[in-house]
Amino acid sequence: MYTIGQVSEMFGLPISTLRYYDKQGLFPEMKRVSGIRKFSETELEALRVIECLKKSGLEIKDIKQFMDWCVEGASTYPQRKALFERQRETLETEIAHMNQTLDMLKFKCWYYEQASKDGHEDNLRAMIPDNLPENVSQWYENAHR
Amino acid sequence: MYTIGQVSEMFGLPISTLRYYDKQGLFPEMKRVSGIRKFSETELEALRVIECLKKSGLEIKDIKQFMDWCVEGASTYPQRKALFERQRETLETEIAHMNQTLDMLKFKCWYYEQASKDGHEDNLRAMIPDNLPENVSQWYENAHR
DNA sequence: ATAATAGCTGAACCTGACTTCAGGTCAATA
DNA sequence: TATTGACCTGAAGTCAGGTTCAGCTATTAT
Repeated sequence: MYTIGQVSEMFGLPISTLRYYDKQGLFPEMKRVSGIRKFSETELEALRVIECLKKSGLEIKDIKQFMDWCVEGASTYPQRKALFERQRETLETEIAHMNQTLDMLKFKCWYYEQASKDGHEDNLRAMIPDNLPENVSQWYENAHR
Repeated sequence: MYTIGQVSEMFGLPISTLRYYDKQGLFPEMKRVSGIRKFSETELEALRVIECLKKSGLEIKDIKQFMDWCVEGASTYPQRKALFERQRETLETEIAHMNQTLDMLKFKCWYYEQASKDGHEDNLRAMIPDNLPENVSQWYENAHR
């Protein structure tokens, strides 16, 4: 059993955020001792799931829905499974976009490295889009796909 | 040369968003004909960069800074290069976190698949964390690292 | 006994990124 | 000529996800 301060330390989250999550109903099972929140392993795992679902793009109110399903019991396994499968797809798509974005950043790093060396962008403008070096061309095309 | 409506179509962005970006100074070179915005290739490339920098976690005001550097000319190549290198690192870290999150989602998909089959979580609770199947164990450990 | 420390509350406030609104311009078609 | 459609403006509104505030309580240290 942990206090809110300990959990704040463990997860690197402000205490105010933990209280906010609680108020939004993300810890439906949490116990209190004379008014003071007691975080158990259940709540720590909830927090891990919260961070995971948040990163996959879910809003707080939908995370609350998930927590409510957990309380409701075995009858909601299908919904919970479907949720994670949706979020898995979402995140896979998101990661693909991120990698495309990363290629754009790599291209721009190369671009400004050249520009810095040359002191101008004239050579570069002549190379785009058909006379770029092999790897750079890959980044460029992927980013502009 | 494109109108705001055409650009909105091309990029799938609301017109209001394009006007907002303009007001924030993200198209410092944009021309107008009797008050009406004319988007040229410069602005289209600016938009690509905006989407890219936004995805890498930059705020609008920092993107404006970059656009201002572009107007300032060759003397700001080093700043621009440094910016893209920072954002590249940021995004690489971000993608690594995303992949960890993805492993958590994969684990949860497996978990609720089992739970659905079994009708309860008793078996699962007995398996965690040391008696999980090989691949599942990888997801679990990576997610809880 | 008292004071510092960590916890509690509801309500108000904040921030970034848009979006909506009310009212106006302008060019082309009916 | 009048109406339609696409553009324009500044100002106000919205929304999610917190954060801050003022005032209160409970436990531990001196």
